[in-house]
Amino acid sequence: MLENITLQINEHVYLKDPVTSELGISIVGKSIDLLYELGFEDFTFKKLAVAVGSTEASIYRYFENKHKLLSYLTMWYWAWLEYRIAMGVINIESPTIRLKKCIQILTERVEEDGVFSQINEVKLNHIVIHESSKVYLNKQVDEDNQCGFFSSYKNIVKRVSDVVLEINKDFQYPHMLISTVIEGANHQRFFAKHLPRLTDVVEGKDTVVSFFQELVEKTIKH
Amino acid sequence: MLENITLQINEHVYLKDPVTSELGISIVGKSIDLLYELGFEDFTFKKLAVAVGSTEASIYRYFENKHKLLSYLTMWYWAWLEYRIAMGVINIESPTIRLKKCIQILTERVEEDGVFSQINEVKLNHIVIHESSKVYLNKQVDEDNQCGFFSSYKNIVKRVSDVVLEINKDFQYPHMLISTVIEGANHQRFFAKHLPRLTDVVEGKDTVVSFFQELVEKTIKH
DNA sequence: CGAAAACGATAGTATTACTATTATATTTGC
DNA sequence: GCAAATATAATAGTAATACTATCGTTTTCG
Repeated sequence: MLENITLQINEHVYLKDPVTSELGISIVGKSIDLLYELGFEDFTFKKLAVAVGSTEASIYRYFENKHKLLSYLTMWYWAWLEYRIAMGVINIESPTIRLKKCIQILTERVEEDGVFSQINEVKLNHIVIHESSKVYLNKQVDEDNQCGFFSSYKNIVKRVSDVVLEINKDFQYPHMLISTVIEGANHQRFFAKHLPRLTDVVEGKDTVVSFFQELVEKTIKH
Repeated sequence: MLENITLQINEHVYLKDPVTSELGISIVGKSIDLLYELGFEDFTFKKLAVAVGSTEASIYRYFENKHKLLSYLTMWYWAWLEYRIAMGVINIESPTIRLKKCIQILTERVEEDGVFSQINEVKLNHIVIHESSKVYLNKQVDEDNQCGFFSSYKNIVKRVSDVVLEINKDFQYPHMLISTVIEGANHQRFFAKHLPRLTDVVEGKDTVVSFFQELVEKTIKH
């Protein structure tokens, strides 16, 4: 369903919009497979070129470098999250339930979505967990920010912060709280897999969602 | 004062212990200056060699690569934090006040310390904020973990978690809470400088400490 | 004082991250 | 339907990076 909807991504992140050609779509699709498999450090445009059956030079016509490509994927993920949050809270009147739903969407494990056929959301979620911090933890962050690379992220934080304020208009740190939840959920998923002593994993239960829902609920109480 | 105390760092992270020679100390000291200035991506052993007035080959006799060097610095920082927490809570009887103090130490801006003369703690804190995620967000993390690279980090989380449990023995997610605070504080400091819309900055007040103290206090309440 | 370790100097290699050029194929606009 | 523009493939090449290797000299330490 909804096969022909696509997410609009900031045009400064690519040189040529990848969704406008077969090759571009293939570059994005294969880059997800390769980043998932190799991690950002071992991922190169040479390997990507081989994977899509093209050449390095052709990849460079779409993306300036691998950092921009990672930014593109992360921006797509945020835009997708923004869309899912907007859909997920439609018709929910109670701000408390709406907030709970937002936190759930922000922190839950991603399942195959299938709405956007060209993108594997499960692998992309894995990439976001493992690599997305690298999108902003660098020297170009201010320039990228000026180009609007983080607008979807900011929109999400703003949107959910507003629900927090609906519940408690005096709460002083709504943006800190929500950005902490978003980053925190990704980190906890990483820790659960690689550094379990830094977390609290329980068999058969998604503690990440419960933890952050409880944390938010209690923190914003009067 | 206490000029001759040094922090013991896991010996698998270096090839030759840098504190055992002038050159080694100089490598560590200058690497902090350079990482602070250039960021991890633009930092190279060639540049470091020039800065210490030595050669690339000599640097490689101390550290296998720049990732291990960053790990060394981060491990030093965690060991230092562990030490400061241990000192900071001595003689505090009340677990509530002890916890508050722990959160303060974990989240406050770092001031010049001067106890460890060879290391600039302010610059190191900046490096930890900007680069330390890269220490574990990579493919070697499991191997590094097996070597014990994260033991100080785990100790801190365990130590503060125990205080949480002293206050509320039924709280289910003490480790998640504390690791979220540690990572979260670093991220919020980064956001405050580069992506302020993701945070809540107030003139003349350190909102990061207040926010996390309030968050922890409320979250662990019955 | 002799052996071992540390260091500096130099050289060299494979890979990466690009840039440039040209020939061919495809699309588009008139 | 054809010229012009555009997209791609193929190839080549460069500068920087991340190392590894060798060797002679100095320093240290037992």
